Amino acid sequence: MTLEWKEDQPIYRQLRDKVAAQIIKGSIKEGEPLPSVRNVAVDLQINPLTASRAYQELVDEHLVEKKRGLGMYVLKGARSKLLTLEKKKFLEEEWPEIQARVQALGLDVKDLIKNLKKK
Amino acid sequence: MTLEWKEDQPIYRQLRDKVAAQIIKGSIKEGEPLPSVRNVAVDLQINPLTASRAYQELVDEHLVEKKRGLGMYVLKGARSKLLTLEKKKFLEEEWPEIQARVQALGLDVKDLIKNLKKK
Amino acid sequence: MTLEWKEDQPIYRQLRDKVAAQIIKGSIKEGEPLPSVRNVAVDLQINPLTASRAYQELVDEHLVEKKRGLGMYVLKGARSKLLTLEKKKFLEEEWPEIQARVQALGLDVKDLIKNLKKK
Amino acid sequence: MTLEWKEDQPIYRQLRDKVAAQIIKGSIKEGEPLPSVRNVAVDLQINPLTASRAYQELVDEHLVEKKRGLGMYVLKGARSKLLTLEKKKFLEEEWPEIQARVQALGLDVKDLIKNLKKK
DNA sequence: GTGGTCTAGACCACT
DNA sequence: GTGGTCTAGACCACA
Repeated sequence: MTLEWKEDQPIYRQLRDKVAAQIIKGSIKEGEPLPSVRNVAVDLQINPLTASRAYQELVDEHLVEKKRGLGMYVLKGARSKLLTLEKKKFLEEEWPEIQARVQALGLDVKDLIKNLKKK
Repeated sequence: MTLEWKEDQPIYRQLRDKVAAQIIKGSIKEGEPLPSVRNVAVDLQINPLTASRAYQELVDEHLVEKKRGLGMYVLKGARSKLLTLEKKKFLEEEWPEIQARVQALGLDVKDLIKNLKKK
Repeated sequence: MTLEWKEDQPIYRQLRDKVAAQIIKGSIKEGEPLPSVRNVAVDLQINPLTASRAYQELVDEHLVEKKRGLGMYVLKGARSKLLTLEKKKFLEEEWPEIQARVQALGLDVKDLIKNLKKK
Repeated sequence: MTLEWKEDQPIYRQLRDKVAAQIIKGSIKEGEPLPSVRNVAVDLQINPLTASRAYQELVDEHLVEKKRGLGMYVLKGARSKLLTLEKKKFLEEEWPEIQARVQALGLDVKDLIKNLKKK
């Protein structure tokens, strides 16, 4: 479905994030296999090597394991590990920048909340 | 002061953002000239061509005008134009993603905003 | 073939015009890739960066798209877009000036036509 | 009156062309002085050095002479010389390019010329 | 393989 | 003084 990728980030990273989000959300459960590199490449119209690189990232993060001849499987504990990791990253790295940006633009908390409700 | 650049973005874009921030903040006023390409290059320890690219971005965005043989000048209306532009970009593009991310991580948006307020 | 460049215009702009002319002429078709930056640089004896700037112009004009890691591709509709654009530019901007110039010089229509046939 | 200059040509050349056009048109007659560098610079909001350079071009073309302490005077024969020169330049250099451009765009040269006639 | 970025240094045109 | 252009060459990220 997702045929468009953002310009400002490599596709393999966006795919990694997408899979990570699915693990957090629970649509891919621990112990279950990821869709095969080949399938995902066809589905998303990307180069298999690109898909492979995205999966490799997850392996490097010890969230997923490669079973030779079988595919990639989500490791036990991957979900909570991911949650902790991403929360930390968000709060320590991203949120401070967002704060700075909001203030530089003179945005009001009310604006943000209003926008929040709209959605 | 700024001798360090982030890895995830080209220097010329970071410099563009820096100058834009100075215009918003008012430390460079409308009608005034930007520091010369050469000067900024020396100050920030970058190549003049890199600085030039940053400035060119601002020209392309109609925030700055080139006066031949004289230098680059901030256009009238640049500040409000920038503010509007960046606010819109933030609220329409970035904020929704932040919200989604916060929710996916199970964080409470309102707590974050309150946190923002205090600061 | 083209090893010479005019003095009064930057090479990257002349190359942009050359590629645009090829798109109009149809020798590069929509959906097809442009010759790679490196190849064109070698062929035309110019620096890759110069070639790259020419291509970037076409991207900025939404005539060509970048496929990451693959190359630059002519967009659908680029040809007609170019034709419309250039025709308009010629008729609205260039032709009136030519007319004014012809009249100021007291040139006769016959002269122009004669010159036309010669060619 | 003319406060705007084209981007694609140096101001001094545009001014030279403007004065040349006035000589052809007869609004500055042979034997008469050009407006002083200082005046023209103030009128047109340009740097006196730029105006001076434009005038120097005319001197170099032997169309104008510098009378020390008095100013610049249009030489006898300047008008016809200019006319010949510019006609030649137009027919030999500019017109062929215009033709090529018109054909590349699929426009009909004769229609344009007819159009020219009427006007 | 593709393009992107950056550097160092040269030369030029304009004001 | 200003910015613009070009080169040669390096290194990187992406597919």
